[in-house]
Amino acid sequence: MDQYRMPPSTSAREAVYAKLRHQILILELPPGTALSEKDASLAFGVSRTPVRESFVRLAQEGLVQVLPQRGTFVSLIDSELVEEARFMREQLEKAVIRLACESFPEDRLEALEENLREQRESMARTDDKRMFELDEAFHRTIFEGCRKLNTWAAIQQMNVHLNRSRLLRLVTDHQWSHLYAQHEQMAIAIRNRDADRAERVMREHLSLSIADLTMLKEKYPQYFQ
Amino acid sequence: MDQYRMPPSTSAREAVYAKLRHQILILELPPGTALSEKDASLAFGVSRTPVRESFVRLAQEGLVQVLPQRGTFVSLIDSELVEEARFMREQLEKAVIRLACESFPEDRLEALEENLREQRESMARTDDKRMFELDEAFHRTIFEGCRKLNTWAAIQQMNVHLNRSRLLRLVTDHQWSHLYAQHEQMAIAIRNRDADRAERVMREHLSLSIADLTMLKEKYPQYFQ
DNA sequence: ACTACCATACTTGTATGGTAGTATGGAACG
DNA sequence: CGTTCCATACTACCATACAAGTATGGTAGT
Repeated sequence: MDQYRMPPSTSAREAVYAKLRHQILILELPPGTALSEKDASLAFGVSRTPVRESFVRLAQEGLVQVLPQRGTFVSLIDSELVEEARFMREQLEKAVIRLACESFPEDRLEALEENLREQRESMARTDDKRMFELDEAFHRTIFEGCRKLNTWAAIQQMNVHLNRSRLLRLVTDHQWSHLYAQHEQMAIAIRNRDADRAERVMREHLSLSIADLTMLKEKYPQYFQ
Repeated sequence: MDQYRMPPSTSAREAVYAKLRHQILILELPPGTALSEKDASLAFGVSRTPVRESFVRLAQEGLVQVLPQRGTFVSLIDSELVEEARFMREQLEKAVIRLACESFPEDRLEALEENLREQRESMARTDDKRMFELDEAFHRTIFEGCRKLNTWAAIQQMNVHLNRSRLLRLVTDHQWSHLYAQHEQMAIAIRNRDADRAERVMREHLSLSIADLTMLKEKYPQYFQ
């Protein structure tokens, strides 16, 4: 809950942690992958200590599972955890977008609209990675405008599993155009202070952007518990 | 996000972490207290390594702040973080208690009522510590009945600051009788499947049990940022 | 008296060696 | 051929030593 205003100094531990976390989240290290203090320390050119401490942090986030004297593995995706993360995110995002419809700074609203422009460009280029980033940024901006950035950070922390399955879903079948249309409607609803509509669109949006897992479980059974 | 089904083995790291966490949460180690890897390692009779790894975990939860080459300190209470934690908790608890009014297993409802009995006893004994535990258990049971235990765990994780201020408030002026009455109404609402009433009571309950911070800031200024 | 400096005693960060528990593959045996 | 046992090569866990940055108190110089 604190990794945002860390000293910019890139301690070895911080560097290793950030790198591993990123690799896990983008499935470059797929669920089930065996890690090892020794291998990672060799790969990063540091000693085992900072690697170990990175593993401790990742384990607390649920990104890896440490089995004493056996090994450390990238966590499999836990369906129950994914479903609850979706639930939490839905409740919090619905509440926040209602707040946004009461009061929202103009410059953040413009940021949303600028984001939408970028989404259109990225869609034209079929740049999935960028679209994923813009999606995240769009939601983040809503929280920012409501002064609820810590809430967004908490969501990020509990959404590590959720994000992996979202990514799986999106690389499987793209449906950016629909998601974009919903983003657009949200921005309009905020501008028009139409809380009910905003909440409804958000609910639909999240249930759409979040895969139903049964399909993914069939396609990538080895990634799930 | 994973400390629920850890191996029961109490590794040195786990023991140190659990002890420090508890001491911080009950304000036995008040905000601002200077910790030290060396001192802690002596106190626990282990080497610096497991202590250090505990600090890493606590730092990630925001319970301590590690300043390289300067020291490690129990985090001060951040008002903004407390307010957002309250917001998150309110949204999630309202949503969950609505779920509970749709469907709730009979044995969990009985657990709630048994909990209420214990609350009456503890109140008679003015056993604040026990009341605090029962309060937590009551809410936890609601999540359990809705099969949302991971959500409860996430709340626990982000509520570390919130809990400290709640504890401050409760040791300052006890108001258990009012809180108890609300718990009782919640159980009744769940039994009667009265979602609107349940949500309303929950909202009032949380805004009551969660201190307004201005008073606490005046009384314990050294604990706040 | 005041200031600048520096030795010293802290702090956390990193590296490394030893320990104990676990998985694995091959050999010996039924 | 199948099963049991054991040596071996892993693993994470912990202790310890060293490195590097920081706060502090005393001292010398002005």
